[in-house]
Amino acid sequence: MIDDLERAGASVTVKRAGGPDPARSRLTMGDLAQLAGVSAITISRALKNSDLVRPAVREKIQSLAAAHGYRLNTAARNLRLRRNHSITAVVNMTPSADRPISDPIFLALVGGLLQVSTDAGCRLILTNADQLLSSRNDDTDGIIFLGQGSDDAVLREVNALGLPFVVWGAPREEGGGWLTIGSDNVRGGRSIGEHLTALGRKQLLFLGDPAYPEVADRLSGLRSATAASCEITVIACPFGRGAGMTATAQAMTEGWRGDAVVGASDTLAMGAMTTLLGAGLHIPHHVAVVGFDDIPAAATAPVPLTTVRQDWDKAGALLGTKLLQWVAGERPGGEMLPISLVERASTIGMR
Amino acid sequence: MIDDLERAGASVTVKRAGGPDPARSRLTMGDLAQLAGVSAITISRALKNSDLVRPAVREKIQSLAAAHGYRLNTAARNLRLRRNHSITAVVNMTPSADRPISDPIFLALVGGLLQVSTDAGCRLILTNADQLLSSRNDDTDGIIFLGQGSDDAVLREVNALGLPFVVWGAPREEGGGWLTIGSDNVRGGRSIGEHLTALGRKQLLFLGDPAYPEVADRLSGLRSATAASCEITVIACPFGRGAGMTATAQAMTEGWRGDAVVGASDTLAMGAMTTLLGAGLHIPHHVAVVGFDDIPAAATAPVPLTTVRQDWDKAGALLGTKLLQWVAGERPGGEMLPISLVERASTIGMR
DNA sequence: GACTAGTGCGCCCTTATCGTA
DNA sequence: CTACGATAAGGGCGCACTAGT
Repeated sequence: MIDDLERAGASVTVKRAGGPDPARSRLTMGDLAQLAGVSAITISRALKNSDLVRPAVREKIQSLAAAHGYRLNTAARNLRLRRNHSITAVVNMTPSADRPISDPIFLALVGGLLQVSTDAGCRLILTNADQLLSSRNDDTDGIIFLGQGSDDAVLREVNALGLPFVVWGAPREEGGGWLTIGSDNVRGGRSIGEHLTALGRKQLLFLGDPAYPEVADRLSGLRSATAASCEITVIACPFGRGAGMTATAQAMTEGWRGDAVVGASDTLAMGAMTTLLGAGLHIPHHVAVVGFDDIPAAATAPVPLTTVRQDWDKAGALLGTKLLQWVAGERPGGEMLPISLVERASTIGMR
Repeated sequence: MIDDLERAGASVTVKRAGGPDPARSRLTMGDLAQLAGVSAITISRALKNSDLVRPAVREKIQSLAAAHGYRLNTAARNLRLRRNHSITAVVNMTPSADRPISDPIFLALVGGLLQVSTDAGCRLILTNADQLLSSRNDDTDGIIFLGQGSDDAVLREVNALGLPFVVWGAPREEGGGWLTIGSDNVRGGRSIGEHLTALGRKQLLFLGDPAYPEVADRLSGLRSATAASCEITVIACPFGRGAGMTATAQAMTEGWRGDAVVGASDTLAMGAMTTLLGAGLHIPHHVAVVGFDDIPAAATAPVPLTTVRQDWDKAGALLGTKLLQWVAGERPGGEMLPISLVERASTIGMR
């Protein structure tokens, strides 16, 4: 009875009372249901490939939907399911040299992320920490932090949002509440140390700011593999090619005359290379140079750069997978990604 | 009366009939309304700073919302307003050398985009063309295409979605239906030509694939400024440092012995530089080198690179602004961004 | 009675419109 | 007229249920 009244009301109301501009309205499941001669829920199930709909009906509905260019209204689904079907990647976007994640790496990470998030039917939202924290909206299911830098306070604030939260970087002491995934920086530093030791290098210059946990790990790995045999001079400096140039020049001015430079990143190492070559030194005859990351430019540097490769694409995919598991209710553990040393002319070149 | 019945029904129904897991539910406007002793709509208005709510009430509600950590349910608002409050940036994410937009540029563009979209209360979604086209969802208000490459078919497909659509690149013949915004590539090429002509260079090598409209424009600008005075050899090659190295080597093998190389991008020019230096040539004494884009690495190349600067941050902001205007119902026109030549040692170095 | 394919209803949360004190 | 409230969408989907074998 109520049903009848409502139907009558609906058909009488030629001009809808409230609501936004109906001119922009698209095809809905209801429309599609009428066209197909079934109910809306059947459309829903058919488009989801549910077993509850016969294959024949399912196909008919799917082709009908395709023919009419039907697109699912995400807002309605999200509202009903209490999920946003989107995850957020937080990035420090300002183009500064002082950035722990360099550009090609960032793109590869995002590429991997995009792959898994799309496969899971999720959108990938890009933002930075300020925007994320100042938004008063509840529109994401989980957060991924790329390039944590050395700032714990921001991580804690983001964590306070109460969403699944995965950070790319070096794991801190436990208890943060979030999940950390990163490369095995200690092992990376160690393999550099072993390589240089095998080459008989004794006087190392390390470029990078140990305030970043990743950098500290790389340095400690390097130290552990070279303990007795090498002397290591550390110059704390930000990331970037310019910083590598400056730091190397500074070291030389201050009297450093070693036989190897290790950059905490490829950009740092390539900056060092520029300064060394400019000073008339031969690489690797006088000074060997090693980087970290294996960005594309490393292979085509003036002297191809020996460096530590990390599988960024896989890393991005792993970040996404873990976050999505967490969103789905599991509680996955952290993980370290393996690394591998790529030997090039900057350490093993012909003399 | 109906009201009373429903209230009674609600209070009796301890366990709700349908719906998803209620444990995960957050605070809603209704809850907040009860706490504040007003109706939900008043909460809505107060949080929007509407004049329809007294300032005193407004402030009380806002602080209440803040105290309880209330976050607006975006899905519900989007459903009601028939807007997604999100725009999509489409990017070719695969790390290939054959990419018309290099990484730092991409990040700067995205940074500018992020700025304006957030200011407008919009989320920025990142995706690639495949994902965008295969999605059967209707969850974005507009699309921005970064790095169109030479593939018109994809643009037409995206355009067929019927959403506001802005493309970064060189404008094509009219009638596409979408909006194109790009740098003034012709003028950029021309200023390179004028610069090299003033320096007395006569035999130019141009690296880049004219199949890309941007590249074709740069080349035609270069030609127009050097018409009588120069001979230009064109080597069609993809983007990237490696391609620049190979192409230059190829040109020299084939007998090219000119006095200037112009790369369609900085990466191409820097690759050329590597090959030239490796062949024992002096830059710019024997050969001047010019790039395009002014990526950060250009300033710190072995020989700092003369190049054409484009304001990427501003470009991203402009892309976003135009798209948002279109989303809001206006129909803004296309635009060209100004460029400027940055003269460095690769053309005006001491001899 | 057990099973399958499909239906009716209500709810998710916010906001435009109109009504009311 | 000012400040607030009641109502009704907005589109999709989970649950309980029914028609059919």
